[in-house]
Amino acid sequence: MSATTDFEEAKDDFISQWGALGTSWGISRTMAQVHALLMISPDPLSTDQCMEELQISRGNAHTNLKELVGWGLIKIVVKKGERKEFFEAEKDVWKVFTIVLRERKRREIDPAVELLKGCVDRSKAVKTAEGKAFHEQMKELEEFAMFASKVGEKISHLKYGPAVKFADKFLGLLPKQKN
Amino acid sequence: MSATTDFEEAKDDFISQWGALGTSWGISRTMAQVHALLMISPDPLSTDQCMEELQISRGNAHTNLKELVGWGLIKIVVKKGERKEFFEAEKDVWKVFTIVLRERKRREIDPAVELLKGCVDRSKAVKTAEGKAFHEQMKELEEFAMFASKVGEKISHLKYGPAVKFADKFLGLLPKQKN
DNA sequence: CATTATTTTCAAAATATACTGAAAGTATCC
DNA sequence: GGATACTTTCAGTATATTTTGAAAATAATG
Repeated sequence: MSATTDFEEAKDDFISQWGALGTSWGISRTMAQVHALLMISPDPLSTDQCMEELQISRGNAHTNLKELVGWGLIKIVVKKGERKEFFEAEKDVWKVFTIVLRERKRREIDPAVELLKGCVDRSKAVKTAEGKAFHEQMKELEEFAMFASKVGEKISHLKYGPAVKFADKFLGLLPKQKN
Repeated sequence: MSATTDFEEAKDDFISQWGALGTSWGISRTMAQVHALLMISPDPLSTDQCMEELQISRGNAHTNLKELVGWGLIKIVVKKGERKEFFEAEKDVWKVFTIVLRERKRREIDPAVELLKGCVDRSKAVKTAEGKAFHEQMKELEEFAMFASKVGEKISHLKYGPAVKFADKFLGLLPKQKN
């Protein structure tokens, strides 16, 4: 069994399974696959190359490429003398992480904060025991969600080095680690 | 506009919107709604009460209640003299958070670590430039995913006080905060 | 400005996911 | 052990999401 075969297999595996994982990350399968493909491609790829590699339609490829551009996970590259657009992925793992973190905070946490604030507000004046309990519960949730939002915000703006140091110091992980 | 009306409105809002949010959390809408309902219910509720409140079928209520029990987010309560089961939610916000964190780590991070380990392995021996680049990329991803997994693990076993202190100290959040 | 290359859109089709309701399965009661 | 109360299962249905493919829009070329 040759190293090259293993390698080809690993590439295919990475693309297809990264796609499957995408689903549980709140990202569509194809979007994750396109991202995976570009992450391991030495050169920027065109829409047609993505279609070819992943066996997907033009519309699908197009939509997901543009969505990834919207997230900031890939960018458009124009090659001299070429008319079509090529796409290149951000490969720095920490950058990818912070981008995804920000997006998830925006979609998963911030709306919850809004909802909870409204609930806290509208239960301020209630006098019944049930009402007070509800108010308290909402307050605790809101406080926590707000806290999580701030933590997410801060972390997403940290550089990799400080972030690792930070986690390391407090959590006592990582035997040896570049800073 | 009475306080009671506001309160009723807030309750309904909380349940329905918490459900909608659930979707972006990788939890089904109904499961999140049932959880919301139980979180704000002063007393444990039966399957029939959940069906009634949320206007859902018995099968649906049953499945989601049992799923929530599986997660550890709610528990079964048996009332004296009553034959049916009642369900009661964990209301401590930090506990809810750690439960969800552990589950998401298990479903979102750990499988990625496995995948990446396999890819690192199968690209060890490749000699081409492309192969080496792939190997490096996989190694960086794997290292990061492993790191994230450990952080998740640690945090999920922290108590609320230490967790806040920790975040506060390093991130400089929270003007004043109970410990 | 006509031709060709490329991107964008979107209605219809395919697929994946969630829900219903009724029937089958268990446990409890008398 | 039969009747009753409750729980569980699951095939069929409904809903939501994703994908296709072809047509429309836009941009570049000569």
